[in-house]
Amino acid sequence: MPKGVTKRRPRTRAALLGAALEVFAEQGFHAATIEQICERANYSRGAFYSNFRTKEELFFALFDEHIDRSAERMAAIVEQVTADGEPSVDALAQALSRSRLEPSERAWYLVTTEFTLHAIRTPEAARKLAEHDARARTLLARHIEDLVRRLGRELTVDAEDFARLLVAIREGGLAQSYVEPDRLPPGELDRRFTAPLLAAVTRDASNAR
Amino acid sequence: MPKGVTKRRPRTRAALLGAALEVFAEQGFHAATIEQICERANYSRGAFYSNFRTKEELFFALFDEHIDRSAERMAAIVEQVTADGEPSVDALAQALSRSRLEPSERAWYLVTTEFTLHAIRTPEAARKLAEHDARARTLLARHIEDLVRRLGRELTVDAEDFARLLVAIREGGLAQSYVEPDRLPPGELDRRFTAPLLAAVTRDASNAR
DNA sequence: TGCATCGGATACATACATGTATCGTGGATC
DNA sequence: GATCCACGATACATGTATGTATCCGATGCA
Repeated sequence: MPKGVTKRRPRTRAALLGAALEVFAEQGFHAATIEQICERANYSRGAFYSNFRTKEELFFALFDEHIDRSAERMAAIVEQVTADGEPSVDALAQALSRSRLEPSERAWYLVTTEFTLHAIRTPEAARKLAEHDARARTLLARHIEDLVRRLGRELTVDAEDFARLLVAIREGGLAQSYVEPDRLPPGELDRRFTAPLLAAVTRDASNAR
Repeated sequence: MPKGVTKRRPRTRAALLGAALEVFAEQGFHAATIEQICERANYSRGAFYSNFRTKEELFFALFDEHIDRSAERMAAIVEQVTADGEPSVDALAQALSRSRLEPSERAWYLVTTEFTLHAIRTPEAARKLAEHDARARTLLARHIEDLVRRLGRELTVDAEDFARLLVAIREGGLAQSYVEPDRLPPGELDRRFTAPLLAAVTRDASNAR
């Protein structure tokens, strides 16, 4: 913490960020008003302007927090799956989809999707998002390669491309799930298709090409 | 056209809808202002309020237009592919991904994604969206079943579920493509993975279970 | 405990989008 | 070609979010 910064500052900052996540999830970024966020956090707009200069800045800060969170989570998943002795495709699929069941996950989905839309319209944001996505994807790709190797098989497609596919299924599947939660539980597509999919893009390692 | 309605009305209405698509794509729904839309269409706000009551109403009208468009397109794809004598998985994948290359496609993607976010937050909109998605999905599922049968194979998974997977890949893939267009051309994931995927979830029809 | 500074609250000025009410012009019907 | 009405333009009133300037209380340090 920088010099001359008291310890209540990080607390109110965190409160504002938490409130912002909820309000953005409920209303969307543009519809959400600074006052609503402050109200939810039990602070005045003075507190807001003392911590952030604009709503955008808050939005970016929120996304940064998500990046950290998501990196930690991905690492935890990888560690957990690799630690469980016997490597298995199902274990990966389970872990990936299970990580989507937390209550706040829906809120994060809404916020990050809105950030994605923002990024598509704004080159600068797109770079930032692409960079983050690339890191997460590479982590996933490495793990898949590792898993495949341990299963005595080998990929017939680029690992990064396959990771892109898994990410697409996850995001696209969540969209469908959240639109009709009782027809398609979150993570269902991943659970059902990851294994056959992986089987389809690998072959027995002993086979010659 | 209802009695007492002159013919310039549908023209200005269409102009407003077209302008709205562009402005919504550029700014997003909430950031877009009614005045910007009118400006783009070369009309005054008076024209707007004469045709629509709120920005939401315009938004819904735009989405309805998309529904029609998309139904026509899906029908055209199915017809085209089935007409081309030899049935093939690649032909389907090609047709599906090719349909994503029109210039206005990006704008529609942005608008419909925003509508999806709106639907996730609003039960009424969710019902409407779900109904539309279900129709499109069923159409796709029927065609897949037909294609699979013609190839002398049979599905090992529910056709609707598989259609859900394809839709997820398409939407999720487009998100990635529009964030980094030069790293992943729109439709690339579909093109690359539809065939192996279909192979993975079917088996030779002559095989006993 | 007293002092200096940080952090948050309050109040006000401003900008801006919205909606409505009214007016004028172009199109349809005779 | 004249009349009437639909349609769009213009002007104005209003609500509301934003940002800033100032004030007061809390926190940390000597």
